[in-house]
Amino acid sequence: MNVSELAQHLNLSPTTVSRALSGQGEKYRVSAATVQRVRQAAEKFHVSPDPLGTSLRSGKLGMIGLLVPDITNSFFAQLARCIELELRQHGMTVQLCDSNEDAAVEAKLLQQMLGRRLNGLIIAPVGRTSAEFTRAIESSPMPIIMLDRIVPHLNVPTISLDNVAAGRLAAEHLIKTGHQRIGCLRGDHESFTDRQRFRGVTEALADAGFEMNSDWISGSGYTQAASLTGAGAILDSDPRPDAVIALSGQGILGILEAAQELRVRIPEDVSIIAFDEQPWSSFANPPLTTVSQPTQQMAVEAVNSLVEPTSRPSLVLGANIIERKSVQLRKALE
Amino acid sequence: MNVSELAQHLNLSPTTVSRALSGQGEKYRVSAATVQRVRQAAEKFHVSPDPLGTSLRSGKLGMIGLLVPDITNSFFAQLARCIELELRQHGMTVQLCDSNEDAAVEAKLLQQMLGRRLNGLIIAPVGRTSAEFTRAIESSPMPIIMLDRIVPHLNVPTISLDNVAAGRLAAEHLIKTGHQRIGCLRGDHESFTDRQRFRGVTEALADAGFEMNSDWISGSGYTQAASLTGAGAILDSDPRPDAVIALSGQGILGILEAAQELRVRIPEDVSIIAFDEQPWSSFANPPLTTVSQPTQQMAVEAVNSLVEPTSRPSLVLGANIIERKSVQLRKALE
DNA sequence: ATAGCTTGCACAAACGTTTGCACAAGCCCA
DNA sequence: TGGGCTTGTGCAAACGTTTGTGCAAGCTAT
Repeated sequence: MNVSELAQHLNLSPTTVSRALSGQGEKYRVSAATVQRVRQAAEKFHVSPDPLGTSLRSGKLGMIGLLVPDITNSFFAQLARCIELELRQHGMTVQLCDSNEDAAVEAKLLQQMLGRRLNGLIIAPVGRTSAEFTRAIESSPMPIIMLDRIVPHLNVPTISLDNVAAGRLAAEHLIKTGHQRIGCLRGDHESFTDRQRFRGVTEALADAGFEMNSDWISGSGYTQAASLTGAGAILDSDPRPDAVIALSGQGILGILEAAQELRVRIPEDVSIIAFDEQPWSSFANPPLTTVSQPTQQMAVEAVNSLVEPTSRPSLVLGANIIERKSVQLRKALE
Repeated sequence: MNVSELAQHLNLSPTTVSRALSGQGEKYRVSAATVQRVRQAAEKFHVSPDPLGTSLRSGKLGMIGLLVPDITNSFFAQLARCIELELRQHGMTVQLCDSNEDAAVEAKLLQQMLGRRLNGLIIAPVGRTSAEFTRAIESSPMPIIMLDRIVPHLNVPTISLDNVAAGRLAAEHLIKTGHQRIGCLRGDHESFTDRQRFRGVTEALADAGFEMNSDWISGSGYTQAASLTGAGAILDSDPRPDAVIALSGQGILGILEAAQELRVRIPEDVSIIAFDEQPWSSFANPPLTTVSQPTQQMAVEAVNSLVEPTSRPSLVLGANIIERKSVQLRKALE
């Protein structure tokens, strides 16, 4: 039953019913008795305003779009869950889009979402920025916030790690534990996040007086295939690194698979430190020491920045190392 | 720019523009020249019909709702990705809801989604069926399809494993590999799926002449906490089972954690076979032999049954065992 | 030349809500 | 008794699209 139909049933106008239901009764001087009557009838017949009508009238869908590169990646799944939960508190719903780590698909999806009357957009981009993508984002009047693999210098608030610090953190942990030949499985080199993390690693290495061997640097994207071949190249190099940093959550799967194929032992042959904490990190073989991001905080901040009308500055967060068994002590600390 | 505004710009009526854009030009005898002109202008100004208007007019949102118990569970994440991709081919989008394995939340979310003008609903229920939930589902005119933890005897098409066969499959694999004391970490006992899988296990055990020790049966839900305490109870029992079947994808995490705490070795002390293949199954310690579901098939069938106007019968699919290292041979096969 | 047919397009209503404004009834006070 | 004020409600428009129907202009044929 409609608001209009309910109104008819009560011998009232849709106007009055709408006002009674929306709590605007006082403002428009609907009598308390009428409000009561409407509310009760609405309850009885399970009537509430049709969201479509409301949306059309208000021009907003009451929904925010969530665009992720891979919902199968546990990091984004956790993000998605937190975001959905948080938005629900604000009476909003979530449209999910998965670009499958494909920048072209991402651009197309973005266009589509911008065309719908969403209240806002939370984007965790694939990181590879096409002109089409940035233009679409910059020229859009829709509130947007970017997460994780942000693209910089865009006029859009962002929430991300201090990625160079996080890269440093990982590298310094390996240096402190006595590693000398430190490799790095990168994600997409065009991604700002990947570059920043990598920069953190190289800076830490330079500070320690290490040289980087380009054989130990590989990886050309966030897909499973790219991770596997990249990891294979690193682990098959000669000399082999004594430690590898996986700069992405996907990367660790590639390293583990390549290590299995090439029969290199972790951590005896090479230590591993992986970005992104996963539910199974402690049950991997060996349990993984990881660089963990404050997922939940990212989610609630993202939602708040879209929901609250206040100014929304960009946010930079810190990462933590969770130590487990995939890093072996190669010589005494200090 | 609107369809209406574009029409004004072209000195046409919104009617004609709409028909030209929607491809109904022939049917309504819009001249080919006009169609051309409209199409070009629409392209030029990036005009396409506002989905809100279309939705209001058609009464459909062009969107299907996806309700899962836990998007963080890799099984549901894979499902979600396939579903979203598949729906996109049909020009539809996805609203994501995560009930966090909470039946009450699920019922509330279901109500909300039924109130919106969605084109359909894909539900992977928590499995614990409240009267509220079933009533809402049965009385809804909205196309609905249920996946995975289906609730039976509901007038709704379902897609699921042949769960008793899958339970049998797991148990028989353990029996064949010489296990005698087979335990079972269950999910929610009220869930039909859990009961069916468990029935398959007990039947296989009975056929083999084994008795079930109730100390070896535990688990009271799909949450992380329930899995952990359930697994702890099983692994701490005396005598300890020589094999445990995890009836859910979440369960395996509980078993691995409990085994770690209690220092029971897998598979030397107890073999493990886990439902649901995960991206990391082969990298766990030890690599997990799993009962794998045809996720992608479930997704495309679900979408098809909502999109195609044909009759939508329920579907029962088969499971496979993927053998790895978490099951130890206790004596000769046969 | 007129009846009838085809062609090309526009009118208006409908989907369901919200909101500025106006209107009617009742009351108070002069 | 009538002017002003308060109180409670309804009117109509607007959001943007789609579609059945109607209408005018041009053409054909008798």
